[in-house]
Amino acid sequence: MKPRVLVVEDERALVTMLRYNLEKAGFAVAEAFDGEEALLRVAEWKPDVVLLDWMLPLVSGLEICRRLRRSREARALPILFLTARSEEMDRVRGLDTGADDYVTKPFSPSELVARLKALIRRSQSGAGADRLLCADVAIDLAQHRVTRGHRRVHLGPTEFRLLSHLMRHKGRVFSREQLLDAVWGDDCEVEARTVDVHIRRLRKALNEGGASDIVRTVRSAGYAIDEPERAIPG
Amino acid sequence: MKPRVLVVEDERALVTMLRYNLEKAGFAVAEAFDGEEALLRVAEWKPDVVLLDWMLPLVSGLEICRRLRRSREARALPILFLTARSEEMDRVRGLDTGADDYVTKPFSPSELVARLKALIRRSQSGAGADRLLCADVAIDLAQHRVTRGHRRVHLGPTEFRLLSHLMRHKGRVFSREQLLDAVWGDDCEVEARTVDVHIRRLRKALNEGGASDIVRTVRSAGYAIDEPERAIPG
DNA sequence: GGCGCCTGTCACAGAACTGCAATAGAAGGC
DNA sequence: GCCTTCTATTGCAGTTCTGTGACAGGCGCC
Repeated sequence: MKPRVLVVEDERALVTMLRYNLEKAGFAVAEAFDGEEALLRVAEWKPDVVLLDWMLPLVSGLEICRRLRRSREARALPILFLTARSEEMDRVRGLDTGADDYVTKPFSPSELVARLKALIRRSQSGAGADRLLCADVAIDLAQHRVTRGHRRVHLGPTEFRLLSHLMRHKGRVFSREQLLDAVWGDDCEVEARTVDVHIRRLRKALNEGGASDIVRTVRSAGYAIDEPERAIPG
Repeated sequence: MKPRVLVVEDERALVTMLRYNLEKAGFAVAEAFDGEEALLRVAEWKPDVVLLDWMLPLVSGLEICRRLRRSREARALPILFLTARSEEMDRVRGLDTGADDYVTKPFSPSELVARLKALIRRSQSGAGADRLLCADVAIDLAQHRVTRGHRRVHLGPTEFRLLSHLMRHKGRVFSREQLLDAVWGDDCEVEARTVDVHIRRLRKALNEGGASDIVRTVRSAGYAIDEPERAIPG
């Protein structure tokens, strides 16, 4: 079956060009010209990947992205951003928008196709492992279990999600705001400092029994979970 | 291009079975029957992921894993352990092996494939382009981490931003005022001389342990970071 | 209701970082 | 050599950020 890509873009000429290239590359293509339409199409047409313009009328691409990430069925839907230039690219990269990849205009059609395919391949290769490892800490997502070495670790729901998120992106530093978005949900209204408290509870639970701390604090930046003492992987 | 998996396993029958299943699942497969061969194959064939038996003749799986982690190119190579039963699984988990995941025998081929794909996906999405290199100094922006050679370097937030900025524009000289604008922010009200102090702190942190200085002072102009010892020809 | 568990907030203590100023040192012009 | 100009280094005090313990409210359960 052909992979289905939803193109969300308000510039008609660009849409025509994209449709031509994507169909030539073996995709089934659907179009949406603004954010509202995009959300509708996602719900009814169930694309495998969304190609999303950053600048859209009515609702911005970023907002669409957020809404998709919040919805239950579309949470894992791969999203590729189309951005106008590097300045905006920085924003896509800098903010944790939940985008999976981005391409800056102008772009080559073949590059675009390659990236779309890569995204689809990535997303279809299993909905992620149900197990995460880091040093001697293991999470079994299916069983909702955490162990440190041989010891069972008991975590509250929030600490569990926090740990999962940090371990899913091992090494990466998340700001308190990013963590609130990812772990508490995009629209929660919670003090940023509350993250500290949960980090503390997480540390306390993990380090009980004198184990070393795998949670790294990065001053004025946030928190990360590290594989201990491996230099930057390259 | 097909993802490449290196199977390291001494039991021939198992290798045959694995090859059959993995190729059916779209992997390119290479084999190694002991540790030495494995290391060779990694170096020459550059697999995307290694499937490593825990029990191997001559050199144990654990040892291979360690050596791979120590080498520069294979440091980030995802490794999936094959272990005989839960007792060994505990060791994989308990020791700080550097394994990314493990599967216990007997296993279902589809589970194995799913985990391999998950590992590859994770490692490809994680290997961000958010790195800056200069000589033996590396910055990983996502991880907020700096290394010099194999040593981790701790920097305060300001020094981190300063180094990032200088390395993003390798070789270029910035005046104190330019650095204040770029690193401290457009409208900050800080003495220009303060830049000196942070440059000092940066140098001190980077050169700890007697490394050569990569920060260049340009009298009456400012500072720059250079790729070392490439003399201007002519 | 009483109980245990989880959560968000606050206040305080302590650690880390920052900017400045004073002094010492280096580079260049004459 | 001498003077001027610019940079390096250091100590310190103020500020900012994080760690931690305590506490009250919410929720489900018995």
